[in-house]
Amino acid sequence: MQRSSVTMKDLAAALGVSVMTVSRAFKADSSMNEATRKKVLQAARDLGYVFDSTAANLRTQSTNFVAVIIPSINNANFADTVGALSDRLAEAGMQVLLGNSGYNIADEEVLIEQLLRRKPDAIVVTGGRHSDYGRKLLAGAGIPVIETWDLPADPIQYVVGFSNAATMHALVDHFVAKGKTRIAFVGGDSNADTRGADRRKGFIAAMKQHGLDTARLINAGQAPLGMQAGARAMAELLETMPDTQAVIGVADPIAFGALSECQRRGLQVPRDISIAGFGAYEISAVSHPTLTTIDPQPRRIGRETAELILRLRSADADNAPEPKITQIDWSICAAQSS
Amino acid sequence: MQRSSVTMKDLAAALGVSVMTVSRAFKADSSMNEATRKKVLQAARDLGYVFDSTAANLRTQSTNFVAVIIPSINNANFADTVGALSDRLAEAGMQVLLGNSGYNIADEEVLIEQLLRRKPDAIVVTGGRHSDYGRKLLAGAGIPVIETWDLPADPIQYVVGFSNAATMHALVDHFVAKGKTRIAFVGGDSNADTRGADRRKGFIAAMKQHGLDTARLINAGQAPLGMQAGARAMAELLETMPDTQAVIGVADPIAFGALSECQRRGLQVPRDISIAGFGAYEISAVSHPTLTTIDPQPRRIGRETAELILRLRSADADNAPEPKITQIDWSICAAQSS
DNA sequence: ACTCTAATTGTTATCGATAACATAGTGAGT
DNA sequence: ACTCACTATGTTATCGATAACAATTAGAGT
Repeated sequence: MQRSSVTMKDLAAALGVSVMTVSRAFKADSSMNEATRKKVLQAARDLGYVFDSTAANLRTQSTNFVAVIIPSINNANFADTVGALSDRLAEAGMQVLLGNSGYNIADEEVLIEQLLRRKPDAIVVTGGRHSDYGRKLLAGAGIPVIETWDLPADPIQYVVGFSNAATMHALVDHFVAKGKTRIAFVGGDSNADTRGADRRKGFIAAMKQHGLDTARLINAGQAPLGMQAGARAMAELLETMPDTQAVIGVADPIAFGALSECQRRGLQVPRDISIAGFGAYEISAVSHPTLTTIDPQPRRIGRETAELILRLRSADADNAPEPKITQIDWSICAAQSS
Repeated sequence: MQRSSVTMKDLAAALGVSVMTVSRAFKADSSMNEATRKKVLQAARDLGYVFDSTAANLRTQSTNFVAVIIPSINNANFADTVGALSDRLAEAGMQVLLGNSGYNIADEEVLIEQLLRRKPDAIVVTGGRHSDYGRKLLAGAGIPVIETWDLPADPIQYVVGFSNAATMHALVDHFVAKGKTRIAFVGGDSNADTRGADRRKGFIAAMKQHGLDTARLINAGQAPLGMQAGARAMAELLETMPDTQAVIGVADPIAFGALSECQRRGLQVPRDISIAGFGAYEISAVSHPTLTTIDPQPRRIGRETAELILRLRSADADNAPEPKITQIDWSICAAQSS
């Protein structure tokens, strides 16, 4: 029950071949006698040999790891992105090394440092805002760096994302087209969730563009915001500005919390008040009534990121200009009658 | 922009000390002159040195990785467990290497094999059912193996979990106490999600114990099951057995989907029909009406697993009997008036 | 039989950090 | 001044696989 001490050396000795032959047997693309390979693989199974990638990692200077930092694992949007990224990378034999920053730039910096020690072949971060030192670490890591879920003004290297602000323009336009003018936005503290902050900025800009009052901003607290926070925020909104006609939640859980609070108070949605969110969480389509939302295609972000990494990996060092920015399309999913 | 080629050797040369001195500077607990350590760390920062754990991993035969396999990352319960596990391990400088089995035992086997190649210091799996070869790999890995979210009849080594079947007893008892007798269960294909299958078994056993009809079983399809599947299953149930008085969903998303379908059909919950789920997802407390559910303390599972791993790590090889089974308490959260 | 090419297997050095042991330096106590 | 204990640093060998190159073997062509 000791840590498996069977090495290639042991296999080689057992079979009377050199260690190199054993090594080759495990590399699918190396040319060798198929009969010998079979013998090696059989012996490996018999002796309970487990390939030791720590040794291979050191020698080959590549780990087949991709480091991924997300603000929270408990967020269906990020989980979708990581899932899609991970699935695609797994097909190429690569694995994801995940870190949660907890919506915190200082924690992200620590994570970046820790993850880089593991010598990943690429690093994927969420958003375009980082600590100065974090940014420096990323830029100097010597591996592909991909910022996602955002369109940073000053990208480090590669970007796979979209404009969070633009999505809010679309929602405001949607509500204005329906004749709503008193529209509120429920979001979190802006310094934590920068994508949320961008959405709030987009909301304000869109409202101004329509000549509408931008005073209906509710701060629901610190990210991560859940349904409960949405419900509380809605309660506050209904107390202070009961004539509000529409509410945009920074994400669907907040929007659903708001919806549930309306229901508890006997308000009819969308007759009395309209509600929209962000993220196309499953609940937006299942709740009764359904929620208007933005579908940012989280799985698409993950898959495109994976494809980019795989292309960069197979590219020669020099001929890898690539489009640096991959924009992901998003779409508005209107509730049946919001 | 090449992969950072600064090594301890470079630092040592730059400072005129030996590599060993540099190495010691990075190990907090090694005794050395604090002034020298400061100089080394400063030089590291200046030269952009990044510690290379691939080398340390090989030499020390330990990676500070914990491999964790969950059925789906897009499941708030598992995400909570992984989050808590990861947070606690991070405090001890360890990291989680995550794999998704997709509720599939064959895929799990492949994952076990891949993850063990990385030489994790421990491996955590979800549930107690594995392929024969997967089980053999786990048993022979020579590292702590922890099965979670279940109480396997034949544990490999350690277990941190609870009886899924027992939770369903509690729900059935709850409904029976309220005078319900025509109770349905909505679950998925039993061979994929074994915890879901255990809950179904628990449901059937409890119903039989109360002398009730166990025919109201709806198969909502292949795991992972979402809210949509719950809504569809509810529709089917209402068509085929409209006199059903209570419905138990194998997890909260199914239960909420069922609730939403009732609302679409104008049924009053819980007046016309009661609904319960499992998992204490946030939605069970926020939906209107709220859902009766079971709180299996997913974060607790993660934390206890982490603590166990840390205890095993610091224990000597021999004196580590430990309680092999850690049972996690769960509780029933009754809706206001279900 | 003889050369030549291609397929197969072997040898050696190495990736970068660290355990284990060795050595130099420092100061207290007598 | 001398020993002892202790701190700080250096030396050497090593973890296990693999790149690069070397050597051997087998079969084809003449």
